[in-house]
Amino acid sequence: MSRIVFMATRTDAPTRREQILKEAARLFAERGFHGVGVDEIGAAVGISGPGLYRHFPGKDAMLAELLVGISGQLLTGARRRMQEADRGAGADGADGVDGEAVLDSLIEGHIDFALDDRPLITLHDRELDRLRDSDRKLVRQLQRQYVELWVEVVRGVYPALTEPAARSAVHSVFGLLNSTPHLGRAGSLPGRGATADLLHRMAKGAFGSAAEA
Amino acid sequence: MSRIVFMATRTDAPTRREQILKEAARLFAERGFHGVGVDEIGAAVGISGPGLYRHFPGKDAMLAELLVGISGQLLTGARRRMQEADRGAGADGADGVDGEAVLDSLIEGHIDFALDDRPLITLHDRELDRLRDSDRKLVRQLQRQYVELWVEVVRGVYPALTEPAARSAVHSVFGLLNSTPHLGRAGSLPGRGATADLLHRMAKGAFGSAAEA
DNA sequence: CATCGAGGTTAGCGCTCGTTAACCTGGTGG
DNA sequence: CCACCAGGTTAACGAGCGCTAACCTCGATG
Repeated sequence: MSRIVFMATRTDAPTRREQILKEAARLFAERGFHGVGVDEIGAAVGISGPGLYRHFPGKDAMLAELLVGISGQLLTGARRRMQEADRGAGADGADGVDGEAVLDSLIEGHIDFALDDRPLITLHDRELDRLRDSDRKLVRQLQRQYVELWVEVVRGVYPALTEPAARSAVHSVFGLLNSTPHLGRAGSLPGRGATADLLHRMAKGAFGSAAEA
Repeated sequence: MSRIVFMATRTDAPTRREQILKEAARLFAERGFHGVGVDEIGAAVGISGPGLYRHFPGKDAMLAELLVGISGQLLTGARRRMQEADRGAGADGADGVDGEAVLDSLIEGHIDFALDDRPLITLHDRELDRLRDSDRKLVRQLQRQYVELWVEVVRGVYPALTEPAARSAVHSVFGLLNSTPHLGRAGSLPGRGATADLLHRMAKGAFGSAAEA
């Protein structure tokens, strides 16, 4: 379910640290960073308030670890997907990677993240300003690299797009994909697969229309 | 610029109440509802802290008025656009309104709002949970009506969409259009007109691809 | 078996923040 | 000229919150 700390699928029980991060993410997303007290976070994992300080130096550090983790995972996953596409393309005799396949893979990865970790998606663009300067700079840098990676791939697939237009288009598609928290909480969705499919088609359609004169 | 309280273009100077709402919106969007103190809001309009209580019963009331106002304006504007399209269609002999023209008008209206009142867009889906129950219910009701109005129009233009799919698509397009706060703060944008055009094309493309099998 | 550290507990400090109280002031209508 | 009120001011209170201090406990370890 949650990839808060580790990328690989885990089989062992989550550590207390991970429990805390998961619950903190949920609470921060629901009521905002300033709207949640440390006592509530502690209660959510069965310990009380100051017990959290055995695991984190402060409330800020939890938010920082969450946001840095999210940004890092998105970037790492995107880079891995590009490399996989490169390896796949190296096998045949084509003159480069299959740009459209890479873009599809990026979209799929972002959708997986948006559907599986909705609280983190919410935090990602809501609480960035609550970070210490150094942490915020780091997160912004990771985000920027993620965006630039997308821009590069998108411009490969849609050469008609200027670079500023491609960047705007990428941000807008992120807005589209990150709308998952606003989609019906559970019951109203037509199933995860169908939703992922719909989002994927819409993202592609949006890029395509962005590139048309 | 700002349509915080009145719909029509104003020529007279804004009242103190309006100044306060405008600055509060900006500050809330920048640092979150809990992250802004009443002293800061007061300072932003040249008075100090408790002076605000001559205009509002409390900090909560400012947020409530902002969010109710936003939702109401969006809904009112959308209804007006539908009526205008109906009147236009009544003139000729067609068998109904021009659905695509209505959808274009809805998209245009939402983009105008997203580009002109970015702080309000940010607040709109970020601080709703900080409202009193009654206010939150009202805002949710207005939002729901706005969404349903879009869903109706979208299904008219793209009959292939099921109702749940159309609703998801509408929410996703809102995410796309509401991405304006993430677009470069000012300089990097290729001009307001070009940005509005890009967003419009992307929204249409997203809907179109949502409707394809 | 003694020790020790990881991981808790509760009490409480200090600060911030929303709100109220009490007071001031300048323009305006009778 | 005076009463009044809209719209400010500063002082201060009370609640809530992040964090620290001091203490407890229990399982692992030499």
